[in-house]
Amino acid sequence: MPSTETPERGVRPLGPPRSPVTLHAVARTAGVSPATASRALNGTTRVREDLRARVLAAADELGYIPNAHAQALASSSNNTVGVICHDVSDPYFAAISSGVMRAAAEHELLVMLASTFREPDREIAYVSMLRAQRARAILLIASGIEDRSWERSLDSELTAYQNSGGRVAVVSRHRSLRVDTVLPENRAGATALARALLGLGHREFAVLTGPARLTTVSDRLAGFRAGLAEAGIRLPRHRVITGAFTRDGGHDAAVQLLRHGDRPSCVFAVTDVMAVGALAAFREHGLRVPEDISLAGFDDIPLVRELTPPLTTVALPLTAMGHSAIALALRAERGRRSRVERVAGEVVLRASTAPPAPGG
Amino acid sequence: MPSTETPERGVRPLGPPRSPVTLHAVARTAGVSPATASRALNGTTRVREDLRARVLAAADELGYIPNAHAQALASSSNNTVGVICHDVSDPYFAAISSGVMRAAAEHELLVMLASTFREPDREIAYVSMLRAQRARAILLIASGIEDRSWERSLDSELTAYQNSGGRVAVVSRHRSLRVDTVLPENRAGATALARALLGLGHREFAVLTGPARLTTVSDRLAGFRAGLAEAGIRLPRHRVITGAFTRDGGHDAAVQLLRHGDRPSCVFAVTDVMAVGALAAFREHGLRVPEDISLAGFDDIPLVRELTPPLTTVALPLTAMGHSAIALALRAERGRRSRVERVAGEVVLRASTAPPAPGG
DNA sequence: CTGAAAGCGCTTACAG
DNA sequence: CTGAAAGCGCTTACAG
Repeated sequence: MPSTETPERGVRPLGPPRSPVTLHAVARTAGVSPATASRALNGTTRVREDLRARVLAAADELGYIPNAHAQALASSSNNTVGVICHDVSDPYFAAISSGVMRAAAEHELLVMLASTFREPDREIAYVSMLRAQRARAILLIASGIEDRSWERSLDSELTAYQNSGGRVAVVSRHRSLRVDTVLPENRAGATALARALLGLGHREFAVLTGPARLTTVSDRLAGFRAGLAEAGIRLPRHRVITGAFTRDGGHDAAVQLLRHGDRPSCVFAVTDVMAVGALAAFREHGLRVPEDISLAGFDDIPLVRELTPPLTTVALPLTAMGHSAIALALRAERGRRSRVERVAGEVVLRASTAPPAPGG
Repeated sequence: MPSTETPERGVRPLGPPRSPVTLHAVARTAGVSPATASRALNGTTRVREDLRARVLAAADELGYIPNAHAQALASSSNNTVGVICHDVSDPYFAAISSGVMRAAAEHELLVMLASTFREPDREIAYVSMLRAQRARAILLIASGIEDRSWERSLDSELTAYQNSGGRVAVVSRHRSLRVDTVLPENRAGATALARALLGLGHREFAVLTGPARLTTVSDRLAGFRAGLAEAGIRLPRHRVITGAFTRDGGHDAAVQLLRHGDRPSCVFAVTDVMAVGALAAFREHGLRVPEDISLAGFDDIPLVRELTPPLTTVALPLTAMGHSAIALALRAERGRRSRVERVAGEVVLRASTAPPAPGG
């Protein structure tokens, strides 16, 4: 009898939103006080077994869901952490956040995610919003910018936050912030990479770099330079090309390098993401990697293994770093110095680098 | 005089956490009532200009940050949306979430992100947590699972949430949920892909597929089958290999296909992520793509353009879909049917597919 | 336009 | 162990 069929599917119930069941209601149907109901539900205090059972039954029957805001307000507790990144679709962040999410789940934390879209001011605004949310911790996953006034604003936000009991941890960021830090050894990693590339026989290098104010960039560049210097090799100014800190930035920087008609035998892109763009650019210009030109990156984001050729890089344990950041932030030790957890990078030679061609 | 230098850097102030400044404090130093302070800060009502200025000055001076929990509780408003996904490091999700974050920023919403790690029960648990947070909307970005009892639980959570005024939107998910949906035309897209591949001259196909219970999988598989059927071609059972819905799942499925000694001329992986794994597997087995075997995926995640060869796929506007999901959820229309926004996929032929080798 | 007061939904000393 | 009461920090009718 199709005529009696209720057209429920796809139709939302009418009427005003039913307001959620409160603790009060649960207590009443269980015949106890709200205090007892609260204690039974939270297990904070012993509650007579039969009362406990009645409360639980009532809660279940009424479909009670506690109001987290009321809980946070009353108990001034909170199980939220904030994470601020530049761009959620960047594979570098994706890898780190994977570890963050895992750690958050382990600690039964909810994650509030904010994306700055690479606008520094948004970062400060988000810290402020997360402060308003009384987030238990804030994670900054984004290379810092060396801008005096911006840095000051951020620092004052963070300090105020910390003074009220908030925890802050940053990943891969300027050490000037007085916060717990997971710090990749960018300098050492880049130096090691330089040595490895020198070991392959390269002498003519170029670097595709990001905005100089990004501390990650300057550290890696300096480290690479230092490695070359050990072999008495200098990096001429025209072989350090700056691009945006993105795939397209790497592409454009590579194009610019080639436009000079210049052909170093080996190119180091300061991040894998930029290297991906560079690889595409080389290919578009008919250059074979590594036969015509070697290419190396930094980070070891998962996708570089899928490239042809797979990319030589300095591998960072990105997921573990994300995990560490939360762990660090949660392992509070009042009055302690801010801690720095250094993370070593490991040079991984893959097929994108080879000894320079004899003719090169 | 180095001895007078304060060792501030890296040292956190001592003493107990200073409790944050309250509205009350701001009101008092401004010499007005909390009500007026609230109104001045929020701009909800006209406030005499001089009072307003005093309040703002006081707030600024004291470094006032409102307590979002108190605001949420008092006004029963809330500017948070929840997003539930399987895996934050999956490029498919990354692309979608990019649009989600953009839309969230536009609406001044904070995003609570939850990752299920592909455990269905976690999804239900997170919906419940987001209900407790009184999130304004919940987005489910994850292919649904066809499991009767699980589906029922999820549905009842979501219905209860919606009844209390919450909004739900899902991306790419089973239509059985009574929620707003952004739905890629998986079936039609796969059919169009089949036609295109047939157009290249292929007659021998295999499909690398994910868990059959995932609706996305069954739709794409069915659509592909339908497209082949138009040309009178059937897909033999042994040429439909099931793997996990991941890069490695695609890899393993491809290995399994090759183990049969079977060489279809063209392989369709139901997602790009799986295709990435398949490409690697083919390469490991010495097969050239597309010379020895053609390969196509679905989704057009950004990285497939970086592969060698770049992958033929059915392009979905992933970022726009994420954006739409929020827009849909926020565009409330009470009592309306749940809306479905269909999104067409577009076949993009790239170098990973070519006419079959004459010998094939 | 402004303020006193009630109330949002919980938790937690404080007494029993 | 249990309950009445106060309080968390705001917002918002309700009177002026």
